[in-house]
Order: sequence, then C-alpha cells, then structure tokens
Amino acid sequence: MPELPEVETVRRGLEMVLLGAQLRSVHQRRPDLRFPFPERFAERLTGRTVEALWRRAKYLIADLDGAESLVMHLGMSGSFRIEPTAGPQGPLPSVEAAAKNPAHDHVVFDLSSGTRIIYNDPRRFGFMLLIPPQAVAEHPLFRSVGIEPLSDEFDGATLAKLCGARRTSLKAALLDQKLIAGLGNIYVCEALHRAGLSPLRLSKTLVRKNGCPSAHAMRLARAIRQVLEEAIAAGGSSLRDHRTTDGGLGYFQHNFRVYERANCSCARCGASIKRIAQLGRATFYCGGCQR
DNA sequence: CATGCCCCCTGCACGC
DNA sequence: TGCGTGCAGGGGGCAT
Repeated sequence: MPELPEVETVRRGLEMVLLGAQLRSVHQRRPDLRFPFPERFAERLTGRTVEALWRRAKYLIADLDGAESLVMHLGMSGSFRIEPTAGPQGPLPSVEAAAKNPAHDHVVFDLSSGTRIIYNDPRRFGFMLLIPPQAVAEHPLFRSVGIEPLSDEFDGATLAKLCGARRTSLKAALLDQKLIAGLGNIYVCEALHRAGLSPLRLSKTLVRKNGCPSAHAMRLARAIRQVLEEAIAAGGSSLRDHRTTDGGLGYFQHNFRVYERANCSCARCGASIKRIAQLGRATFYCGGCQR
C-alpha cells in the first residue's frame, strides 16, 4: 500500500508520540515478517530513547540512543496504530491479554509514557532491521535508492537526466526506486496524468536531441512534486489498508484522476480512462490527453 | 549493468 | 452459502 505520502503521514503521526520517548518494553509476536527479525530484537530496543524519526524513500528510520537505528518498511499492508494512554478504566491491558485481539498485530511497543504503538501487517511484506546509524546510508537497501522527489535538488533537469539514461517506458522509470525514491503505482499514474504524458512513452523522450530537458520533463517534475504534496496534506490515500496512526482514513483517494477509474471519463478531456498492464501491474491513464 | 518476470502473503470482490 | 479466480499500494532475486 504505502507510497511516499502514506509513509510520510505515518511518520508524522508516530513522531508526535515517539520523539524523545523511551521504549519501556517491546513484544515481538512472530519470528519474521518478510525477513526474520534481528537477533534479540526486543531486548535491543528495550530502554532505548527515540532521538529522531525520519523517512527515506518508503522507509521509516528511528534513530535511538545507544547507536542503533530501527529501520522499518510497511510493505503492502503494514500500518501502525497508537492506542491512547491508560484512561479512567485504569492501565492498558497486558500485551498477553490483548494478544488474540486484532489479527496480524506483529509488534507492540510500549512507551514509558503509557502509550502503546502496534505494528499490524496482514501480508507481512514489511520488515524491521536494526543497524548502526552510520551504516544506514551504505546499507544495501539504501545505497542505490534514488533522489527524494520533494528535495530541493529534484527538478525537471534532474528528472530528464535520470529518465534519459533508461531505455524503458516512463511508467517503469518512475516506479524504479533507484531513480526516484518513494513513488509507487498510484502516484506515478496520477503524476503522469497531471503532466499529460503517456505511461507508455519512452522515458528518454524527456531529453531533447540537444541534450536539454524537454518541456515535458519540467511539467512532469512539477506534477510529481504537486501530487505528492497534495496527498501528504490529505493524509495519504486509503484504498484498503492505509490508516493514519490515530486510526483515521487518508482522503486523497477522492482526488484520484485516473487511478482505479477505468471507463470513467477524464475530467480534463472527457475521454474514457483506460486500464492496461505494465510490468505486471495496472496502469491507468487517459488516452485522450496523455501523449 | 539494465530490464522484466515471478514470487513472497492474506484478504476481498466477484462470478457461478 | 460456499468455493474458485483474480487482483491489491512493494520490492528482492533471478533469468535473459
């Protein structure tokens, strides 16, 4: 599920309770998600204080005192929820008592403040790692991750240069995390529609024959930044699994112009929106105004 | 190295 | 109601 806007929404929600908080106890309820949990995972987290919570691509990274960073990926169906601190009824139920509750609650973090954070992931494509902070940038997962599309360095010229080096479709290029970090199926489709560019177009057509970025590249870079910013402001898109950390829904899905809108008419030109397959996944686009 | 395909897993919508 | 099929927002690993 989560693409950059959903991960950023989760980050902001978690940061409110996690920044400066101490992990009083951690319960790991199964041996693995996508990968096995790190050795002595809960033990290594217990007593640590969270000094920062940041995002790179679709990863969340919690820097802890004691020189470890907790790297988390939500996969397709991962979510965090924050349960309120102990109320008038008294303290939170024990983790053991809550164990049979919602299925797929795989990790429970209890903070010294009394707040509980629960990681839920039905499909278990997510994962968690513990690595030294200085090793994050050079870790195989991060070493080849591309530019952050909301950074100052991301513009039409950069985008054209990245896309010009590939011999594939625009859709495939934009989905490639080695080029641009954090875009997924939804926001690639939406950005291409906003820019009026076909997902089938060759990515290298963003570069003109003289080597300069085309006007298309400038438009696409603006569209990518704009759609991501709007989606973050809306709390992300809730199709199936995405929830904000307070259990609420994002609402950007109401602003989709092409995604999951096959056979609807395009708001810009009135043509029928098409659904095709690229790279084994659905692509939605308007054949009328995306060229 | 670049590219595309298969697969990991569960839940859900759909048709019969 | 129950079952089979296809599909879902990611990305690692592999064949080509």
